[in-house]
Amino acid sequence: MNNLTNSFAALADPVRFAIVDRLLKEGELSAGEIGEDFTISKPAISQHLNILHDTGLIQRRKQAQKRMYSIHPEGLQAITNWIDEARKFWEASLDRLEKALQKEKEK
Amino acid sequence: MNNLTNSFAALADPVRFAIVDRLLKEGELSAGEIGEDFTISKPAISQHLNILHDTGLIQRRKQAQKRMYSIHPEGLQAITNWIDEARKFWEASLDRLEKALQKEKEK
DNA sequence: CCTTTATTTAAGCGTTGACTTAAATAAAGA
DNA sequence: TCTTTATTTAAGTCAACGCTTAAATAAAGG
Repeated sequence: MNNLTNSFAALADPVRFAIVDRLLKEGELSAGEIGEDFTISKPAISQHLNILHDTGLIQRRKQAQKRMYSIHPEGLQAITNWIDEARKFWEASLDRLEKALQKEKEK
Repeated sequence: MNNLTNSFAALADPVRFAIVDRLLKEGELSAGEIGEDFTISKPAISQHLNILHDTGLIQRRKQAQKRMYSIHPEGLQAITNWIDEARKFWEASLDRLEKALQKEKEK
């Protein structure tokens, strides 16, 4: 599995996606604050945070007893890069299709 | 699970990711041609193609006995939109960080 | 220090997911 | 229509995943 499919796998779980999405909007949050959004147990949240951290999508630091989590921008970069590449290809395809239809019209 | 996590789940498998990536670059291909890239069985490929189709990432049409597959651009749009949103947020965060560092320097 | 607060690690369980082989479907061609 | 070509559906297996509860770790506060 390459980095990219790892990132996709990390974001494929609705809990993990929601965590990333919230960190993106609210910045740094503690594990406890993150857990408040969900009905699942704290260990479950902790496991999800570990997966996101291992994948490189989030970073963490200690603050007293708390663990503060935030987005690790470089981790999202891989996805962004692929999406940008993908967009180029399909926009080019759509252009080709459009031109083909235009030629058809002109006949 | 929302559409987005579904799309991520579809791309979380290395075989499926490779299929999408190749269709993006080469356009329309038959199930047989797609299968040539992998050592797994044809039914396995067929199952992956079904998942990608159900998720809306690829489209298919019949041509004689063959099934031709290609990218379904709208399916990738959901991911693109989220990434664009994400990018806004973290670029804003990076800007804030940069300005904070700048202020520190000025002291 | 003993307790509280915050979070993680460990162990175990049920479900889902990717794969296989065998059989089925469908269109084309001799 | 019988055979070949292309692909899918069905059924079953095994590993990985997400969850739980119980126990462990770690820092702060009385």
